[in-house]
Amino acid sequence: MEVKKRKRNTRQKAVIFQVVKDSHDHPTAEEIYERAKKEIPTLSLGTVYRVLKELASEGKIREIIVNKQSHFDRRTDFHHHFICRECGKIEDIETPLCRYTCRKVEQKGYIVDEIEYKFYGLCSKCAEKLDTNK
Amino acid sequence: MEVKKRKRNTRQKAVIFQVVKDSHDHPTAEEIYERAKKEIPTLSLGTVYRVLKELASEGKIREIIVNKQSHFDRRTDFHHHFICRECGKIEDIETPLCRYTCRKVEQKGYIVDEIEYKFYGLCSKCAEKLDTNK
DNA sequence: CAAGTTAATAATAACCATTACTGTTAAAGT
DNA sequence: ACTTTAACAGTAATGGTTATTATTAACTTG
Ligand SMILES: [Mn+2]
Ligand SMILES: [Mn+2]
Ligand SMILES: [Zn+2]
Ligand SMILES: [Zn+2]
Repeated sequence: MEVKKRKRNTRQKAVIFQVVKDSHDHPTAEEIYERAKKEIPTLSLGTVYRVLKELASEGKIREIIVNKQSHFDRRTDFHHHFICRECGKIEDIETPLCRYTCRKVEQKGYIVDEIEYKFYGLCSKCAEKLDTNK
Repeated sequence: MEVKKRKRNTRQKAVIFQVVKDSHDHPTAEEIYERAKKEIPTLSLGTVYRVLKELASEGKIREIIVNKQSHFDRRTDFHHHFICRECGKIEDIETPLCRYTCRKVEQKGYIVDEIEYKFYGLCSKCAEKLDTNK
């Protein structure tokens, strides 16, 4: 009863993937849409959402949610994020995995398949700006 | 020029606060609404949202966002969460603050005002269930 | 390579958690 | 009690995302 669907390689998917890979700023679907439209002016936002979800589930990119909005990350390796409350910038943070915590969770019989650390605050630029205005 | 607004103590706010304080399960606004309606049948969902936001900004409860949806936490002390992908349960995790990471961020001139760790996976119950079905 | 098949697309509507608006109610000060 | 106005109930609007559908184009087959 298994119907195998062969996947097609579309220009849309290739361009959207390339846009994310070329982005160093964790863009939203809308931002990716705007950038990809330069290449394919007829591109549809719905396609962008669908392809991004697909790429993420294939493990080729990562989805990161900030303030209830999806952003996309060209990096798929283990790292975390600092989010500036002032300018909204999302920056990568390299952090060693907290083995102590993982062991504790695993002792309860839980299976952890993803760990996410987020740090909120002010980036140096915004911290400085707010300091001088005071 | 300062116009001071005196706050009023309403039954709505008292009941909503009590519902959260009595909840051990990180309920959503909708769930809090359902529970509070037992006490105040005419309660409005909009009021629940507004009061929850107010209570959170007063530091009396905490908001925790999972899958782009707000949940509310009776606890306001430093702790983190495990989210089961199967049953959706949100469980508290006690974890020591990762000083190493914080120092690293602070060295960049950043100011961190909130740290959030989330662990996703399967709780023991769901892990067991999925194992026997296989 | 032309014709046929159907996965993926563009365009658009629907969804749903949350927020904004508006006329009414009631908490607190006098 | 009377007044003031913060907070309320009810409802409409918002916005990011997902679903639907007719059309297009990537791949298969002859
Ligand atoms: Mn990143
Ligand atoms: Mn908690
Ligand atoms: Zn900043
Ligand atoms: Zn579970």
